[in-house]
Parts: sequence; C-alpha cells; structure tokens
Amino acid sequence: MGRPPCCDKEGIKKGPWTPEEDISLVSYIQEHGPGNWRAVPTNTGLHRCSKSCRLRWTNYLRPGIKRGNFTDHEEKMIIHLQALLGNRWAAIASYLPQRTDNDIKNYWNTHLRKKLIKLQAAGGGTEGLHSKDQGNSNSSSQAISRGQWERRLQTDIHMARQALRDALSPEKPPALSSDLNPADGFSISNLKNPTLDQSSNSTYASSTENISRLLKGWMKNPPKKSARLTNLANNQTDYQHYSSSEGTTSVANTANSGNVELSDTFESLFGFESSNSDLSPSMSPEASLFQGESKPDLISGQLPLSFLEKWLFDEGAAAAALGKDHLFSDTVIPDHGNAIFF
DNA sequence: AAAGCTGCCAACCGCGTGGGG
DNA sequence: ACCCCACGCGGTTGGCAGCTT
Repeated sequence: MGRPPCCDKEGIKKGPWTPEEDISLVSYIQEHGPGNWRAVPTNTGLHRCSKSCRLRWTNYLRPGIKRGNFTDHEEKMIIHLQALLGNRWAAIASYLPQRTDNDIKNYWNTHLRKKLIKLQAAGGGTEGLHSKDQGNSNSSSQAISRGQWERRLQTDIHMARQALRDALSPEKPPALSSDLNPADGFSISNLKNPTLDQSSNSTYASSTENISRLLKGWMKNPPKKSARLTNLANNQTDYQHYSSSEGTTSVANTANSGNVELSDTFESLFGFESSNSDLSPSMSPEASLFQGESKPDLISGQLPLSFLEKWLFDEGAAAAALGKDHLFSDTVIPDHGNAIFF
C-alpha cells in the first residue's frame, strides 16, 4: 500500500549483466550503501528489477567475495555443515563468510554431491549421508534398525563437531595461505576481474577495471556512517564492509589515509589483512556471526555460532578429560578432506 | 573440423516471511 | 487485523566453455 512496486515486469532486462550495468550498480552502492533495493533500479537507471540488483551485488559484486577453487578445508566445512543443516545454503554460507550461498550451493550440486555419491557407490558406506539431500540412499536406510540409525546419527554429529572444531581452531589456520592467497581468492585483481577463474571472459575483464576504480573512489569516500549503520541494520549482506568499519579495521581509517595503495585499502577495508580464514581467529565468533548476511543467529532453530563452538569445545574438552577421544577415533577426519567418512 | 555431450555457474523463479501502511 | 510489498532463500534453468567422438 502506497509502496511503489518492486518491478513492473515490463521493460525489465534479464540475463547476464554487462560491465556498464555493474558499474552503475557499484557506483550507486558506493554512494548509498547496499539496501533499499527497490530504489536501486530507478535511481541507477538500470532496467533491472530490484531483486536482480540485490542478487548481482550479493553474489558477485560485493567486496570480500572469494571466488575460485574451494579448499579442502572449505569442502570439509560444507560437507559437514550440509550434513548438519541440510540444504540451508545461507546458513552454511554464514560459516564461510567469503563464499556466497549461491556459490556453495553450486559447488555442492556440481562437485560434492557427485563426489559423495561416487564414494557411496564405491562402497564407502552411507555414513554421514543422512540429510534430506541424500534421500536416494535408501538402500542403506531401508534395512537399518533404529538403534543403528541413532548410532549413525550420533557419529555424524561427532564428525560434524570434529570438522567444525578443525575449522574454528585458531591454532590450525586451515588452508590459511591458500584461503586468502591473493592469487587464489580475494585480491584486488580478483575485484578487477570478478570472474577470476573464467579468464575467457575477457570482454568483461577490461571493463571491470572501471569497477575497481569506482571502488577505489568508494574507499576514499566511504558512505556516511549513519548510512552505513542504517544499511548494516537493513542489510547485513555487506557484512565485510560494514562490520570491519565497526571493528578493528575501519573504513574511516582507510579513508583517512586517503592515498593508501588500493590493495592495502581493500585488505584493511574488508578486514582481510593477512590472516583471515573462513572463520578467522581474528574474528570473534560473535563478529563472524554478525558478519553473516541475514545470516542465522541460530542453526536450524538456530544455534549461534558461539554456542556451536562452545558445544564443540565443551564436548572435546569433556571427551579429553574422560579420555574418550576415541569417541572420534572411528570417524577421524584426514587432512585431505574429501573422502573421509563416507 | 564439426557435431554432440557434459560440466559449470550466473541468473532467474517461486515461495515464505516480516514489516509497513 | 488485514493487505500488500520488499526482501531473502532454496531450487531450477539457460547458456557458455571445454571435452569427446
């Protein structure tokens, strides 16, 4: 009532985004910050619906997105989180702040699921495959007793805990170097060419230079704090940017420095200085939680990450205290992640 | 060399939810 | 209390690129 319609279906452009459109969108978000998506098409002149703009930003243009190959560590996390949460990609993505839910979903559908199916077929058993996504593994489920099923479930939970513990462990920076190796994931060059791994996309690449220039301007003239806060409240999609502004690495600092190198700017701006992992040790669980999109405070119900961690570590500590590390002994997670327990 | 196949991923679609009027 | 809309999420699809025949 009284609200303008999101998009009036006519004259709405679909399909791949052009560099020019990206630039329009990015430059608009430079000024106003993300959020208020319904205003974006009109204010930018883009013939796209607000939804499409939001999607483009969150899945592609948003700073801090890591593209390219998933590390073993990320793979592990996805597998376990998927087992734990099911196909709730946004929830899973909240634990891999550099990855979008779309990315994770795609990776699951194109790589991991097949991998798991293959492993299953190879006689790896069905442990760990109990979520709704593995409904086709009925051969195993049809005959198992309830007791077996419960044991299996418990094992799976243990495995998930183990993986999460690995992932969250500060002293084991998981795939740290590769995770944040500028050549691998986040870097200014990546921003220059968001389709980092699609080097074939040369027409786009040339134009994205402009986008990086725009972003550079953004860093020198970040959105006003009030706007940032508003947007933070409205849309935590921009978590990297805004949460860092509230945290140790501030946008304001970056902006004040004015002439810092672009790459440095990005690093500080998005809090990726040198040692962030998927859930960086430098990032408190609360902070990382806060970073999540509309990202779940809770898991399936939902549990806050800090709670999860507590749960994990308490369990681990208790097990250790009781000398029950063998609890995990039959579900040990090898360092090279894929195959493991399925 | 060309046609067909397969894999991958960006983007779209439809639905649920929450909030403003 | 109700309606309408924006937003967010998960599922699905279209199209491109690389590979195989």
